[in-house]
Amino acid sequence: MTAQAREEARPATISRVAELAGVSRATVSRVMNGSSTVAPELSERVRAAAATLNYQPSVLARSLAVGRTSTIALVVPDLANPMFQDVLRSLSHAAATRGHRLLVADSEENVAEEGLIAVEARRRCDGLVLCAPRMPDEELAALAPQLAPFVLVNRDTAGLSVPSVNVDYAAGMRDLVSHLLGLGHRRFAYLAGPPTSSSNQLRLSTLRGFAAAGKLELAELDCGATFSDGHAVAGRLIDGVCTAVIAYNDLVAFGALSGLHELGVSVPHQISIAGFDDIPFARYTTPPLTTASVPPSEIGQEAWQRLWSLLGGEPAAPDIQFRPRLVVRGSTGPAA
Amino acid sequence: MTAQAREEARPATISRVAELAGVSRATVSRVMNGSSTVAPELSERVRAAAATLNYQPSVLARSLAVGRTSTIALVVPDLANPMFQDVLRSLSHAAATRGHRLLVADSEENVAEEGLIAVEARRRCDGLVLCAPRMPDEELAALAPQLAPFVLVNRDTAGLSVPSVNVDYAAGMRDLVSHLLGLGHRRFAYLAGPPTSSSNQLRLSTLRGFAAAGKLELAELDCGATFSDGHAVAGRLIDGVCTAVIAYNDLVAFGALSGLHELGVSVPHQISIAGFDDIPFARYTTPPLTTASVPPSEIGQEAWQRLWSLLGGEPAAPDIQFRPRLVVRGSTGPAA
DNA sequence: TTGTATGCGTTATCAC
DNA sequence: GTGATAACGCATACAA
Repeated sequence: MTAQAREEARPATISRVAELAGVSRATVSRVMNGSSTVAPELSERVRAAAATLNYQPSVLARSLAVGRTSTIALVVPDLANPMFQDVLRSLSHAAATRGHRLLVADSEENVAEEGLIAVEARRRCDGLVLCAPRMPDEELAALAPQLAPFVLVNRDTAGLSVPSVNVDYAAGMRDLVSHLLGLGHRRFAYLAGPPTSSSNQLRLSTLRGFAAAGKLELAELDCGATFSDGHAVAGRLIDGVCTAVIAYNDLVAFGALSGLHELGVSVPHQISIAGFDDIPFARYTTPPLTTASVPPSEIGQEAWQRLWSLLGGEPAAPDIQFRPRLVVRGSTGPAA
Repeated sequence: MTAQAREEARPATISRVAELAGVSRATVSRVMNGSSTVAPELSERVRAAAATLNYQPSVLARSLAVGRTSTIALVVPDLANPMFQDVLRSLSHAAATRGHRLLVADSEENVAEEGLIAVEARRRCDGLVLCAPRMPDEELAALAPQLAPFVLVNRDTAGLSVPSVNVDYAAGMRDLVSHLLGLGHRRFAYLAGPPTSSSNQLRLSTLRGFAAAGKLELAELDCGATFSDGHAVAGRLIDGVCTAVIAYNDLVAFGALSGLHELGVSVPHQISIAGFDDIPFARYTTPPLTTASVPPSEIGQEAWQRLWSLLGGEPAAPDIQFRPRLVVRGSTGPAA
């Protein structure tokens, strides 16, 4: 490669455009940003020069000068979860409407590194949407200054004055329980998610409330958050310990459903089973899954809306809590 | 807010650390990067100063100076497609192993803007993984210089010398057809994906080859790439035009399956149906879906591996083509 | 309206 | 080993 070729290979800079157009860099900058009033003649010269050099302003240098990257970060505990995928998609779309791009970081359920990942991701962007349901309150509070501006999704704010968009898991759980009680169920099993998950704690405490009130008997089974977790626990459901199963989420419910099917247990005739989230394919399982529907794409939109306010130096809209919608499908039926 | 408070609110810079530690910025930089040999005493002073000021180097400024962002972009046509979600996840994980972050851009099936989006996303990063199956060859060729270094996923390279990781759709389709022929099917319907999709063209031409050879009769039904596309077309399958249906992808197959179920058509007894991709829930539909399995997470890994080579100035590994694996499940059976 | 000069926060080159 | 100083590429007060 000749020296000249190498020179041409390197992206053109604003200086070279200015030189070619016979103007100052400032003028080029003004033209490129469409700002100020530049003489039509000069403007045209600049455009021509930019075109021949195939000039593209450096986003990096621009960001450094302006102090803004037009990029936000999303940190989630598990990209494999359809819930987060939908949040990702809707957040990406919403941010795009304001010319912002999305940087995605997956902590891979690694609670220990979650904080570092979040901080690191945040430092590359202007703001952050954080889904870290298992991060301890103290850690979150300690990290908050480094994460700001940011918005919390799917966890309580730990007393911080941080905008959040949440789901009213307690209400969703109450609806599911009421539905199952109405079908005559009294002996319940809960397939518990990650113990440190705040949403799991909310669901669990709601169930315990019912149990304490004598409305139902509750068996708590440690499980997890994935399909295989649910699948693995199916064997423990067939000893007649319960007639109704509520899973931590749809994924777990799916797994249990599949496992029970393999064990020859008929759902909902022998056991009713309900999930949580209403992920896209919940309606296409066999039988279709009764669940509490949370709207992930609205979550992304609301999160963006709040982060956008923060980026503009304005106060964010009030915290929002989505009330899950009970969706009754074929996986729940009258108690045996 | 007082002037002092505002000053403290602004992130500390390398200059302030240098000032506090009584050294030059260069020394601070050396300490922070663990490079060179710095006198232990100075090193300690710098660390202390950095700690008290809560100093975090600016990624932005660093990127500008080094000429590298340690970020790559992924452009996909549809984030809602589970296939791309898996590619996203695996690419993100693979890149993370080398300290790289992932910027994601969704063209939302908007072929017209896909080029602009790709270029814009690329300019924020060091490299790009491009899934743009519908982008015309000429446009891709024209954009290539601006996109480099980049890797193509899921489309032919249009004669460009660009690393690519692909799926051998023709082979997968041949396996599906052989399977169905073996079950006695002769009258086939193909639920066609987007006409401009290169993978759709590959699947279609393979099917036409069988038809031309007199091995089967082929009805081509314009459809699409989504669940609802498949659902909408179900009504056109019940006039006895075929005994076997091959869908553009699993999503479409799902939709058709669901639509046929609503129409009271029994699968696979009246009609056999097969998908393509083997997305996670393909095995949990009713009946479970026969499909050609492509490994999305390996796609992400292979794409990263090639991009990583390119970023290092080395030639990328040879193009790779994954051979889909035929997965026979309950949605296909003997011809009626 | 246009140009000059300076700042954005680093890293890297070169003297010392 | 350490410190000035010049890049990196752009935006923007300020002056003209």
